[in-house]
Amino acid sequence: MARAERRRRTEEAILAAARRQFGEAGYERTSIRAVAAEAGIDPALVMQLFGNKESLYSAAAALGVELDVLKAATVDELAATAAAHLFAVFEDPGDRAGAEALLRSCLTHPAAGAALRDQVMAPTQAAVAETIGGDDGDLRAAVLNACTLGVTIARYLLRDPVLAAADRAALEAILQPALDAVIDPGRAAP
Amino acid sequence: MARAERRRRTEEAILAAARRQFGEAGYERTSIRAVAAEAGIDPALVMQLFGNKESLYSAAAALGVELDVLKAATVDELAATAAAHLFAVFEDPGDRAGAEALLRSCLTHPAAGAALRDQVMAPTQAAVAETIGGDDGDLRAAVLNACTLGVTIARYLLRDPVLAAADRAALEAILQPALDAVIDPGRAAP
DNA sequence: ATGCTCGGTCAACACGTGTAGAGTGAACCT
DNA sequence: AGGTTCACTCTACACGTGTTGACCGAGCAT
Repeated sequence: MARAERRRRTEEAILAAARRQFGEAGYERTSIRAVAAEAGIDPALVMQLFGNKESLYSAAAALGVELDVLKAATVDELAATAAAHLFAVFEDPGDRAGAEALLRSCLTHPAAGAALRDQVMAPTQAAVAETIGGDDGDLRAAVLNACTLGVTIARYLLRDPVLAAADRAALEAILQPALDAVIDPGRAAP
Repeated sequence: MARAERRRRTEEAILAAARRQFGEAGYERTSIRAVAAEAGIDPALVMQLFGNKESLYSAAAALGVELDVLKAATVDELAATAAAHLFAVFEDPGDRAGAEALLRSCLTHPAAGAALRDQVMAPTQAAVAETIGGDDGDLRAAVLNACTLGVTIARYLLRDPVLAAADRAALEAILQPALDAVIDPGRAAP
């Protein structure tokens, strides 16, 4: 087999195993040995390819926010867009693994917390705050973010029985009016 | 000094140090040696008094929910009561340390996650679902719980700059209508 | 064909961890 | 006052971890 292709495959195998384990058990409880075992290679190879555990984690954990879509939304669409985006990430198996890897450790691993705060929540809030407007737009954006974060965590990470079993439409039907209340799009109207 | 009193004090010193460190760094990154050092005693004494690390954590991590207050609330009071309770816990320095110790590790430590789910969220949801009523009362209660959890985590654990800096009244003013939208107290009215 | 590159393995180190057991000296009981 | 209890310390073990450097053999260029 070609060398380049072979390398790409094992690199991806390592990343997939890493995402799965980081996402399921968190940073601390995931060992390089276990990741290597799942990927079917030697632990030392992980080091050679990714440098150290921290870098492996950085490469594995990722939560992509589609800022463009969010920025394009009007005040009235905001709640629906935010809710839809949340589910979109967690229904795509590819995106989901990385997102879980990030969220799982966001409270216990400093780098994960910082990444979530600075690269996910802050930009989102900035975008949302702008379309919300008003002098408490920042705060409303932050609360909106916190609520979607809470639902995500409870449903996908904590696996609250009720929330995990609920279907997407029912959940959206309840969540969306709540997010709209946070945004309060009518507060500037006459 | 009296022996009993002395013991009580060191036990409390250990617990205080444990709560602080578990709450700040999480279960895995907190070592018995570090807790003992902060309490000014020998690591082995922690083992003698608490058995093992897991038991120490159980003794230190606690999030008390006042179910009676919650159950006594009417549908219209529910949102305000839930929000008020959230802040009450995190403003009492005594309660807060234990609550942080639980929440910090709820995503990465299985026992913490189970405790939060079974001993905090489930009873709360049951109580809230009953006063909400309707056939989707469970789901609404779960969403309400998830939102308050999200705000709590973002403000006190993740320390989102905007949320952490916001004052309680402003936050409540935004959060409460949102929770009310989740509850939707008017949906049965004519 | 030959010499180099590089994906991959093996064995080992250094370290921090949770935990166990023997020991000590002051507070307690009688 | 003397024997016992008990809070407390010291030392050490066993283990899993991240990480390293030497080594091997198939793919590549010439």
